[in-house]
Amino acid sequence: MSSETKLTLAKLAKLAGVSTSTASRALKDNPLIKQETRNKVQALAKEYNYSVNAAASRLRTQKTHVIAVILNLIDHTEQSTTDPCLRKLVGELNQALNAKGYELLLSNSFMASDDWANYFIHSQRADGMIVIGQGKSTKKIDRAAEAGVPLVVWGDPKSEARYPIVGGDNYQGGFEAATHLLQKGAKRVLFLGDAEHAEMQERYRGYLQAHQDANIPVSEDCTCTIDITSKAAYEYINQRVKANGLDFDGIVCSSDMVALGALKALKERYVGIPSDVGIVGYDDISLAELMHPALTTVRQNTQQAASAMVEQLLLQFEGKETASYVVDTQLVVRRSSKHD
Amino acid sequence: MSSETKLTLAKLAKLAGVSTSTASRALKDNPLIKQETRNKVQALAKEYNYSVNAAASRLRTQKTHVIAVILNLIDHTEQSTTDPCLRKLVGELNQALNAKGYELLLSNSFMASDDWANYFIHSQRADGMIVIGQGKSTKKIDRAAEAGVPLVVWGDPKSEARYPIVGGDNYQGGFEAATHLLQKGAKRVLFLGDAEHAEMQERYRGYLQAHQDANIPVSEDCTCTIDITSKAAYEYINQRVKANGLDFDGIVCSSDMVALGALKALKERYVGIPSDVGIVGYDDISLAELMHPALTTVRQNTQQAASAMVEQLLLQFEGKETASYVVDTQLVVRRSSKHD
DNA sequence: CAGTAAAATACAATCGATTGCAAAATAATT
DNA sequence: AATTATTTTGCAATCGATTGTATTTTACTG
Repeated sequence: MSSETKLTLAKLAKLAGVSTSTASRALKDNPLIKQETRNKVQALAKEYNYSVNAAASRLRTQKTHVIAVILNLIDHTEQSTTDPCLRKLVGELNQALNAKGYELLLSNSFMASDDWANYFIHSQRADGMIVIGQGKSTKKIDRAAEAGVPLVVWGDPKSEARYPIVGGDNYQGGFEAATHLLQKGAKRVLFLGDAEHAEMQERYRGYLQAHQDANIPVSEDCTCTIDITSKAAYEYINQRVKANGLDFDGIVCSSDMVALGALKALKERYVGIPSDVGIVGYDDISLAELMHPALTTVRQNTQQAASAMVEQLLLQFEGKETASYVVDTQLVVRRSSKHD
Repeated sequence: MSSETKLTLAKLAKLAGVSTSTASRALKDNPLIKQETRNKVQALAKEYNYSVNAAASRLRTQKTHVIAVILNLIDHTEQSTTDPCLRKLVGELNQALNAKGYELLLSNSFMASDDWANYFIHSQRADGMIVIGQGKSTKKIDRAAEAGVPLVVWGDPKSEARYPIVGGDNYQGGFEAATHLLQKGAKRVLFLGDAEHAEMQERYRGYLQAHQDANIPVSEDCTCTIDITSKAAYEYINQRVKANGLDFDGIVCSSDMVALGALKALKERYVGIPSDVGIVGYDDISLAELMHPALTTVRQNTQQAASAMVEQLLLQFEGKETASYVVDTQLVVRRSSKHD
């Protein structure tokens, strides 16, 4: 399994009785090399367990075949450390990248310098970046893009930007969620989230539009700005019900985690769901359907999203045109919003 | 922000009026270099946004400062794609590694060749590996270890192996979980999981011991082998109750996800929890406390685990002795197991 | 069989940073 | 001022693979 020294291309070439250039080409099935020679070299490579030194190859070719995926965390709320939706996306990206022969370097916005172009690209650590989440500010992203970093963002695809953004139609999602509740007869539907995020803002706009279309006024106190965490949601709903009583009959949540927090608070106060309050979440995390009652939510096709993101990124490598991409979005109706 | 050509060490050196060797040393604060010179070079580096070419550096130093983290997925059950606990661990590892100046290359056991030593280490993609999960077989891990790969595994720390294993005391966890239910008066406690995994097997042993200590016999039909997914758990419990009626009054689950599936099945059949059946999960995922009733579970300190794993790995780099490490484990009692 | 076209292989430069050792510059000593 | 000791800096080889160009080998043609 091992000679004393590491097996390099040079040694492999010697074993095969050819030059390194021939060996190199043979390994990648370059038609310049006679088929017979190719076979011999490849067989030896397999036998001796040779594998190309990535560092050397990257240095020479100036390509790493690595993509940095960066979780654009929101400061000190623990949103993304926990958020199952984002983590799931990372998993899907891993698969999609691997399928295209790329590897995934995982980072979060806490580490790494603020200068992504420098840290990841100029340093030749990665060929491009996928940023998960627009965060409250796209400054860092914009800066990287300006510096010419090949870049794709998971966020609201309607946002104006010089880089492609992949995401669900948040406006539509928010619209459907709210419409659904209104159709079930809700009159005072809360929007629970943080409109500072581009994605959330779109959902909020959809929520407003739904009311307008249904000719139901939106009371100002129905817009509730909280951190995108279940804890914040729990506390908010808890406080609110304690203070005001049950002054609402529906909630559109900006994520399933938020919905779960709200749900818990309501259940503890023996509020009937969906009889007293209907709830709609966002993301369709795997736990949504395990809740009791199962959670109505807006599902985004994350697998499709991952492929799209990778595709848009590779297009940039080829210097081709790219475009933002809207992922399929679908309201999944479950018990939490559905009277019998 | 950019000159026409990429900034290399050579150019930076020229700017500073020194040789590349001096520049290189100056950048890393080598005391061989006069303080004044160091300052000058570093200032220029900052000004011109220089960053070391990782590929070149790795080639020369034979160190990548990258750790491959590999989710050792279980064939075609979707355990790990979804399992929030594993994903959380990845996040913690990311932080722990970054803190030590390492980066995280994410992989899953589907991709990459089966020859980890070759693919990750010999190819100089990473300096070492962290394997999350022992899976049903440790063959691949063992092979890599034999080939001399610096390696740490998340699994059952009691397992005998030539590499350090970090994990909770699964025996103890299973023991406490079962004991807790028995103390609450349960007589027929199911064990829901898959004893083929080393971790799970230990939990199962703890479960058995608890019964022995409590002098309560374990009926054979209380050992339920299922995939470690909420879906499998849901279906199993559903079937069982339909077929046999409620022939148990407690469940020790091998993960929270499993517990949630079971919980859902029971609630749908209007089984009172904890009054009719007490449930204990494992992992304390963030949703455990959001459930209704909140889920009693065994918490493992994943942050501590991540640090320990990184530490054990770095020890190997220094050629020092390593050892398996037992992470703090704690039974978190919530409503799902607690009568009033 | 000479001579040219085509196929196969080899040479050598290159990617950019690091580092042992030699050389130069400065300081210390008599 | 000459010589040695010390501090700074520079030279040049090296890590391992890739690739444009040159060279050799084989095949083909008249």
